[in-house]
Amino acid sequence: MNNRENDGLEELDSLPNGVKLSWGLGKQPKRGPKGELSVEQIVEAAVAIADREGLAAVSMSRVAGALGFTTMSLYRYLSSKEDLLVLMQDAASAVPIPPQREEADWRDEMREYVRETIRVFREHPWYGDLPITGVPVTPNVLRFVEWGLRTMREFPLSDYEKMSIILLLSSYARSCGIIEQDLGRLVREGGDPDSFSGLSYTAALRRLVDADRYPYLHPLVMSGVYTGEKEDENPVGDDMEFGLERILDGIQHYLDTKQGKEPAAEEEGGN
Amino acid sequence: MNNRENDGLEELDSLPNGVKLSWGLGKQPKRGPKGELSVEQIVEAAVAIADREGLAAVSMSRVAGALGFTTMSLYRYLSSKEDLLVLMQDAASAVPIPPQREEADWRDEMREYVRETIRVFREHPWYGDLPITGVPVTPNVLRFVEWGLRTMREFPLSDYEKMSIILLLSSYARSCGIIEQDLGRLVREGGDPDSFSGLSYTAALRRLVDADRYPYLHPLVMSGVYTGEKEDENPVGDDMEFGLERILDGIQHYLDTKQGKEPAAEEEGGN
DNA sequence: ATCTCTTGTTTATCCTATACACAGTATACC
DNA sequence: GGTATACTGTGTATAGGATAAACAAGAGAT
Repeated sequence: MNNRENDGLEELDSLPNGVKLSWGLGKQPKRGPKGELSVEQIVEAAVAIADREGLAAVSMSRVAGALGFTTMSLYRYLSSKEDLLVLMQDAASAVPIPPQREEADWRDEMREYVRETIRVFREHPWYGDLPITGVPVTPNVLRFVEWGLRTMREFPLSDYEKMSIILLLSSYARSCGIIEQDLGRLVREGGDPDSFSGLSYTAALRRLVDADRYPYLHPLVMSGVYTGEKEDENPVGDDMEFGLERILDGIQHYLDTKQGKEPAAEEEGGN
Repeated sequence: MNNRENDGLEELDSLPNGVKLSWGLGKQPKRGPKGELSVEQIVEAAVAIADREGLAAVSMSRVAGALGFTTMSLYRYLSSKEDLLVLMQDAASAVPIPPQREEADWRDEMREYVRETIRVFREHPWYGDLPITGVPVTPNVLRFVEWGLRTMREFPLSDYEKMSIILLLSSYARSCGIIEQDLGRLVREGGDPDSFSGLSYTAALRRLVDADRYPYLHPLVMSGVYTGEKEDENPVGDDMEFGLERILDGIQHYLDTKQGKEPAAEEEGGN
């Protein structure tokens, strides 16, 4: 399938169909009836369903039904469900990146970067259920990478180092997003506020986690810290913020090291 | 496996079936023919299939077939596929925790902790595909938490702070594991070493990531750093190690702060 | 010996994704 | 204009998934 419309960009054929679509590289047909549907509509409907009922509820027939069409009509726009998932991810990642402020502190920018990433998970709880397909290659996700690089524009680091830091930050954000959404689901699914799952686990764990085999964990289970029983007493506040500050400190320390003394034998994973 | 008839532990009923099974809390029947199968066998077979063909290949009929039984026979041992997944996770997490060495450096221990976690992902590439169900509650996964707490046994931190650090470390390990397994799959699926996906993406991205909309990303795509084209030139070495060292530095810094000056208003996320 | 519970199996129901052929429609070319 | 062509949405069909229900055989309990 060579796309003459694509200005002779044969390189693009190596991309999965969904990725091509995300860049708006569909071929627009000349003959035949105009499509009553559109990729955007389909993705929008799919996202709406996932937002409400989770990723598992997104089936081709469900999406088609929501739009008032038959299942197979979707395949005129997408070549597989995998395409749809790719497009859903990119759509969910379409958050406005704040404009560049020259005087901004990089720590502030990175905090916002992570927070914004986590917000995607909060608004689209299914986001973490998407299978990761590798390095980001769709436009909106790449805009996030772009943003991350921007926060480090003044860093005296190599591109490789910057990419590693982006990996670090987004990994952390992803995990936090998944866990937050997960705990939220636990609470929601509890149904009965009386004997809801999260806390009643505590009682069960107290029976199972014995002091012999779990000497260090045992006290935490007993005190209820492990299951977050008395979360309001938690002085750490938000777990996410805590870990993020540690990471930022680590980056800061790396910058200091790089600038002050030239790389001593301080690093062992390096090179 | 201590199987007393639920010594009046009604608390355990709040646990999902799979979790109960992971603690060896099945009830053993007296009447009827003795089972030719066992939960352990089933889980073992399922893990073997997932190791070879991925989590998607694990279907009840596939597992049953591998054991020479019919699909429905499994339901005499597990009440749902979800149970099977819980047990698979716990089985994959059954790695030997190194014995406690009193003189060990906590940084070394944490490095090993993360490395070992990532090793689980490497040996069981499907591990990251498992839906996270919340706070760990199965014995082998809890042993990991136990280990993490052990590495911090000398830390002058609260239990909450320690839990946050464990979250930080395992989040990071999880993300690295997922990404590593992901890139590996890309390479494997490439088939043709010539025009395999990872690198041919580069060509496509060079056309799509323009300098206007992606000013900071553009040079990385062009130089091939983004897609890891010349990975051997990467001075950072292993991305994983890099980020981990940053995190450890961050923890170190937190400890220093806590010990030197008493908690100033250094933390802003706190409650 | 019979009752009762447990086993593995058979059968059936209800979902998936998606391949394929069809009928209708709008444009390109003659 | 006509007509071929490419494109639309649809209906039908296949192959696979999880799991509920009914059932025959086996084995301890009475």
